[in-house]
Amino acid sequence: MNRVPPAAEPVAGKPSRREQILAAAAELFARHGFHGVGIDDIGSAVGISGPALYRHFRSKDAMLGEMLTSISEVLLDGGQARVDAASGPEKTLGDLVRFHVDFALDNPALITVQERNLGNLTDPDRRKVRALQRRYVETWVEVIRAAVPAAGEPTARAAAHAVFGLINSTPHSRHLDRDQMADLLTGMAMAALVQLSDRVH
Amino acid sequence: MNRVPPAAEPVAGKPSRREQILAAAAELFARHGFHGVGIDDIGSAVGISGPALYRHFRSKDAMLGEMLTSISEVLLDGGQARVDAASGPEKTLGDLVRFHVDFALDNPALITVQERNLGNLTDPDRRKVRALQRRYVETWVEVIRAAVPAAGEPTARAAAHAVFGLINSTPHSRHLDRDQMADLLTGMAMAALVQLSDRVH
DNA sequence: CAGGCACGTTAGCGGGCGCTAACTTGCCGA
DNA sequence: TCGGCAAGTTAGCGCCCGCTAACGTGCCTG
Repeated sequence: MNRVPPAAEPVAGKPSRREQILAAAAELFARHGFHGVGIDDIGSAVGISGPALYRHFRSKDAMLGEMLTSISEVLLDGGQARVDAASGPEKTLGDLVRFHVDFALDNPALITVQERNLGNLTDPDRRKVRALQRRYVETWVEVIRAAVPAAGEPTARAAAHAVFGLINSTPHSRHLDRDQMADLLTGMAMAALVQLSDRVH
Repeated sequence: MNRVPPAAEPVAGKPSRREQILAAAAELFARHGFHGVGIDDIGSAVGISGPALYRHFRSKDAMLGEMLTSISEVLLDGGQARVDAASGPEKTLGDLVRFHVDFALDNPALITVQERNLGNLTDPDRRKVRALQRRYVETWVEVIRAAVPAAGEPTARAAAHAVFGLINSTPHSRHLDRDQMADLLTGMAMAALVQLSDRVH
């Protein structure tokens, strides 16, 4: 008795068909856009063909939904964890930046999909993802305002989005190796943020 | 004699059906993605219906092609103009940043389409657009290296892409008014760039 | 060892989409 | 005045795509 749950994640680290499919789909969605990828494309990317995917997902929309929801959760949880391990305003901001940089560098396809394909979600999925994203942004806004007290809230919010754009640009340029890229992006992001204190408002 | 050319731009400032269509299509492509927008959607956005568009464009692909080519040309020409009016390395970099910021703030839909839909171009169109983009990036790389001699070429290239990401994030956040946003983005971009001199390599 | 279930296959449906065809209308210049 | 052309209409073709149906197969368990 007590078998492994049929539709949940496996007990150990095995990639599990579902995750394998999601990874392949993410790559394809990132390259061609949601509507530019067919069911058969995703299937053959994991060695099975078309309709077999429906043994694992209810619909193509559900794949995108699960993909974006899980990204948003990972980001929010990781961000919260950095804040909870607080060690001083500026240090916390640095941790947050570094966390996002690492995630973007290690998951370029997911980052790209999240940036480009939010509009292709079903309404309920989009609501859920947007709620998670808003909480993540909120975390950033608070940390920025703690580290740069001169910044007003709208400024902090706009700055957070700008920094996301800076960091998330990484899938489009691969001229440095991973660690150099991480240092470069972190440095640029931090410089862009700390100078906020020099500006009026 | 000497009538206005039938398929070229009009003599004076009139928006000309073609440009009107391109603007509407850009908005739709930005919101739903190229494949998420139908011919009929574009048509009804300008008050005509579906197939009438083929009086103005050879195909849906041609609309996207013309859209992206013209953006790339505007950016390249504008960038070159700033460099030609050179007034010292750091000042030139500032002009370039400001130029791109202004363009992004005034054409959010175009920026979004260029970022997301390069992969939906036909092969010849994509080649042309990529060539133009590469020359634009090249302009940035040279200006960055002139203003920040410590930066190596791969670093300058990666930094240019990162700054594009930062500036192009503007369609996703509208919490400040236009001019405040322009100042914020310019300040963040410049701070991110000048600190390159602090890093080894 | 028999039954069930997870997982895969191929065939085919229904609908949407890009594009063409055929036709209409109003303006403009000789 | 009237022919021609730019610019729009509707009808419809052909294709592709998401998804379902019906069926096969091997493993795991009671």
